[in-house]
Amino acid sequence: MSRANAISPARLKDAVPLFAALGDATRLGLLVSLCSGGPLTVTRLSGQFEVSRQAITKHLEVLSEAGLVKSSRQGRERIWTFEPKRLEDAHQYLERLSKEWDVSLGRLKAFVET
Amino acid sequence: MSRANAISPARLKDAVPLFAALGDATRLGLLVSLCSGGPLTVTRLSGQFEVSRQAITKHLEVLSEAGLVKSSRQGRERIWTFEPKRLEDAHQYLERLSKEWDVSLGRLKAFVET
DNA sequence: AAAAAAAGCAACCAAGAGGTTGCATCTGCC
DNA sequence: GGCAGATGCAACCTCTTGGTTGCTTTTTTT
Repeated sequence: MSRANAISPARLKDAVPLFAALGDATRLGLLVSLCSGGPLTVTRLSGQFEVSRQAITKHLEVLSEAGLVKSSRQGRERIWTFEPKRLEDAHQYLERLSKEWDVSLGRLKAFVET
Repeated sequence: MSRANAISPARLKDAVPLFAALGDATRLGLLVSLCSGGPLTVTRLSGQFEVSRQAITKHLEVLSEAGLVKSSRQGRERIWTFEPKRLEDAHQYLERLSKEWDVSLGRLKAFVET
């Protein structure tokens, strides 16, 4: 009954910064802004929150390293855009977990019925 | 074109601790253990990780407050079990975000084509 | 050319997170 | 009763995180 874990350590390692990036109120807010309000600059974004522009910059960097946003320079301003791909990744990790759980339930059921 | 945000602040507030709980390597590992290996005790779980039993206890408490696990006393030991419901919640938050993004893309497309 | 807008950089700070050790408490069993 | 296993509780420590302020650099605009 022992078998390889369906969720490899490598996958876990990739999932951690992704979920961690989502686990902050300001950053979630930023994501919502970017994905419903379209691409925006840092100064524009920081107008919507209670914290300083520099704080927002740091949050955007965290989101960026997690792959959830990307930025591009345009003249004197930097435009930040939402990156939907990584959201799909996060979704898959959750999917994998709940699938694992279902399998586990199935095993238990089979065991009980034997 | 302005309209109420599809992702309410209340929902965001609930999502934060959920994602934050998932954003740690040890906690993700615990979840994997619990959902593929079935209900386990703290001491049993801490055997699978490099950190102390107390550290694991703290992590389980975080997971518990996020609603991702629950525990019950059985004699002198406490059994921790995976709670799949909250995973579904997390899934829905992600879904909402990507839906919001799609809507936003739709608006942009409509605007360009006008 | 000078002023203003946008962003970048760096130092610093307080609070929280993750971890540890040590000891107390509860429960099952001989 | 008394021992051993499992957990609970509390103090403590260190590093990270989220935030700040102040100053510089780059690019527009007038």
